[in-house]
This record gives sequence, structure tokens and C-alpha cells, in this order.
Amino acid sequence: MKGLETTIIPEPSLRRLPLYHQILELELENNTEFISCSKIAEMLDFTPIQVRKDLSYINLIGMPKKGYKVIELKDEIENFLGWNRNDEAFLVGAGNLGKALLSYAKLKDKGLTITAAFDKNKNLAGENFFGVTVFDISKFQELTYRMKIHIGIITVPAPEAQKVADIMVKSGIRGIWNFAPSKLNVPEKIIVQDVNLSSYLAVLSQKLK
Amino acid sequence: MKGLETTIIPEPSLRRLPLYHQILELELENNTEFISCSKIAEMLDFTPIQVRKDLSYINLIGMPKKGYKVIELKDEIENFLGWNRNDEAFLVGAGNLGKALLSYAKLKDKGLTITAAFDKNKNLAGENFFGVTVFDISKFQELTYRMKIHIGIITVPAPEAQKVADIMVKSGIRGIWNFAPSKLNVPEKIIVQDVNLSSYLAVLSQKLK
DNA sequence: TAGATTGTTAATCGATTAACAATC
DNA sequence: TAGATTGTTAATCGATTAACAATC
Repeated sequence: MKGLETTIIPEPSLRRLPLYHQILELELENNTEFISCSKIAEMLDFTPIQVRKDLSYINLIGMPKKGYKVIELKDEIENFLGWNRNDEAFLVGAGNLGKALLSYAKLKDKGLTITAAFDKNKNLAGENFFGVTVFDISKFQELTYRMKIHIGIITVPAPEAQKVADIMVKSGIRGIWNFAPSKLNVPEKIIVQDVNLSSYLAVLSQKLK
Repeated sequence: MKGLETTIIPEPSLRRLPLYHQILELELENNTEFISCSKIAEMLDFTPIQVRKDLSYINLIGMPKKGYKVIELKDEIENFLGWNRNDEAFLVGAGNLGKALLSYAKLKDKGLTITAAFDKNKNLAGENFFGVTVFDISKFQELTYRMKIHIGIITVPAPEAQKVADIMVKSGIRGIWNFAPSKLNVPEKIIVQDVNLSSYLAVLSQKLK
């Protein structure tokens, strides 16, 4: 039994864990057995100290002089991130961006399976993209209840995002992954994760100057 | 003439500016004339202090008791972010994600126009998506030189991203917006902006627990 | 053994938050 | 005028970096 007191991981560290995982997958393909923080850092242009600190939030001991066993560290990160559990999500907006996400098979390896897509365009209902069936948006609530889904993905244009969010909230969705460039108005208890391309673009342009 | 000493904006503040801009566009549609930091903060679930601090990096004075003129603040943010200049970019990878970006008309309002797309699939050469022509990847270098492009967007699958980055570097691209979940190996002087979905997903899952 | 690397505590740095004078 | 809000300087908080003992 572990202590009750668990240091919670800072968000910046949490965001870096998937990057470490990606490196570990590459190294595993090369049959590397051990990897050190310095090696990981070098590959990602981070500092070794930062990598070591980040990994300290994970339940794993490395070996002095050798580093971490690649397979163990990879598994432990997956474990920490919950990538071996499998969450199901519903996606709303079967346009190009929606289809891009549906086609992205790697999501499954990261614990997320999109089990159905929805769209307001009735012509799309019944279509199948990358093995995922599209339903009319009117079916969202019923199916969410029936399949006990609690993650929703929004890939509709900005002006429709709020309407979709309202439907999701009403249907009992607890977490929303929002790809529309709109600030969603939802009850406090709903988790919203925004992917805002404009912010990236602002940083890129600034750095280019 | 301004002083030589300009306080540079912290990256977190820079990333928030586009969010403020979005709010201002909404308010402008509503014909709101003035807006205060508190109002902006309330709409985005930020603190008023943070908004005020962020806006202080921008060259604009507000009016005590009233706030900022919506139109002025909007223009000044656009100016600060360089959204009235227009940069041209080439996109490589005309799959679903690539098409999603090509269809996203709002990019133009943010100073970025994608003027051509490239793909290694020769069947796509000559196709036109949302007004943008697709060329074979072999044409990338020549067209980049000729059109003096210095921003590249990578929307190919992970295993091909490095190859594309190499072509971009060789062609004189200075900034890369990378949507592939791979760490790119490029010379130090090249700016890379990664959009890593796994990091978002990690944060969302963590918060849901 | 010597040396490299981990794990962890302490120091530093930078962003966020607070405080408050200036102003309309 | 009183009160709300800006603009800016100071205090706080948290993440990053440094330092160093422990270990194989």
C-alpha cells in the first residue's frame, strides 16, 4: 500500500511525458536496452535535469550508470498516462478535421477510441469513415447514455461549437476536447481542453521575426 | 521614434493574445464600443489582473473607468501579432489533416496564406482543394525558391515527417509548423512549432480522473 | 576503484497575482 | 466628487535549474 500523499505532477511535465514515450518507442525499435536522461534530453533538445525531474514523478527506479530500462520506462509512462485503460469518445463534426482524427489510428494506443461520429448534415448519416459510423446529431444524447460515453470531441466550425457543447453537457459528457476556435461556455465541473491553432501561429510568427 | 529597449512579451501572454482577439471580434459584432479587462477575463475564465498585464505588452492606452475601445484593441492586437502582414506558406501532406488546414479560411485573417500544397502521391498532383493546387513533392524546392516561401507546414504521417523536414531545410524554409507527432531534427536556426495532440490528451485524461 | 548516472533537496528564475497610485 | 478602471511596481508562487549525496 502506498502513502496517501502523492506529489501531483506539474502540467508542463505531464505534457512532456508523451514526448518521452515517443522517443522510447523509437529506441525500442532499435532494440536499445537502456536509456539515460541525457540521451533522452539530447534527442528532444531538453536538459537532462529536466528529464530526470519529470521522470521522478513516475513510479520507477533507474539504474545508476546505466539509466532506465527502455521497455520498463515506456510501460510505466503508459501506465501513468492511463494509456492501457481504454476510454471511448464521440466526435461531432465529420468534416476534414473530424476525418483526420478518425483516421489517426495512434489515438487508440493512447487510450482513446472514437466509437462514433456525428454531424448535422443528414447526408453523412450512415457513412463510414475509417471504420467509424456517422450518425445524425439528433442521436447524440441517446447514444451517449446508452454507451456511457463521457468524452466528446468537437470538430465543427467555430459558430456551431457552443451549440454542440450544450448538447454534450446535456448528454452527460464530462470532458470536451475542443478543436473549434471558440471559448465554450460550460458548467464548471466540465473539463474542456482547447486546441487553439492561433496561439501556435502567434508563437511561430513571433519567433520568425 | 520609440526607445530601443522593448520589453519582450512572455510566451504564455503571447499565446493568450489570440484568445482576446477572438472575444473582441464577438464584441465588435455586438457593436460594443468599450470593453474592460474584467469583462474579457470573465468571458475567458481568466483573472482581470492577468488580462491587464498581458495587454500592457501592447502599445495601447485604455481609458480609466471605461476600458479599451474594442476596435482599437482588436486592431492593435492584430498589429502586434503581425496579422495584417501576409506570410505565405507551403503545406506538405494533402491528406485529411492537410485538407482541414487548407479549408480553414480564417488562417488568412491571421496573416498566413497557404499558397500551394505538396504530396508524394502522384495521383494528387494537379488536384485543387479549397482553391489550393497540389504539386508533386519533387517540385517543392524549385517552387519554394521561386516564390520565396519561408514557412512550411507538415501534415504527413509521423514516419515521413523527418524526410519532409529535410526537404524544407534544404529549400531554405525558416519556420516549420509541424503537425506530425515526431521530433524533427533540424539545424538550430530553423524555428519549429510542434502541435502535439498526445500532450493535450494527456492533460485531458489526467483532469478527468 | 573511479566514474557515470540516479534521486532529491536547495537555489534561481520567470510568470502570475497583489497592491496601489494615477486618471477620467 | 466618488468610484471604477488603467498602468506599473512589488510580492508570491511554481517551474526550472543547480547542487550533491547515494549507488552500481
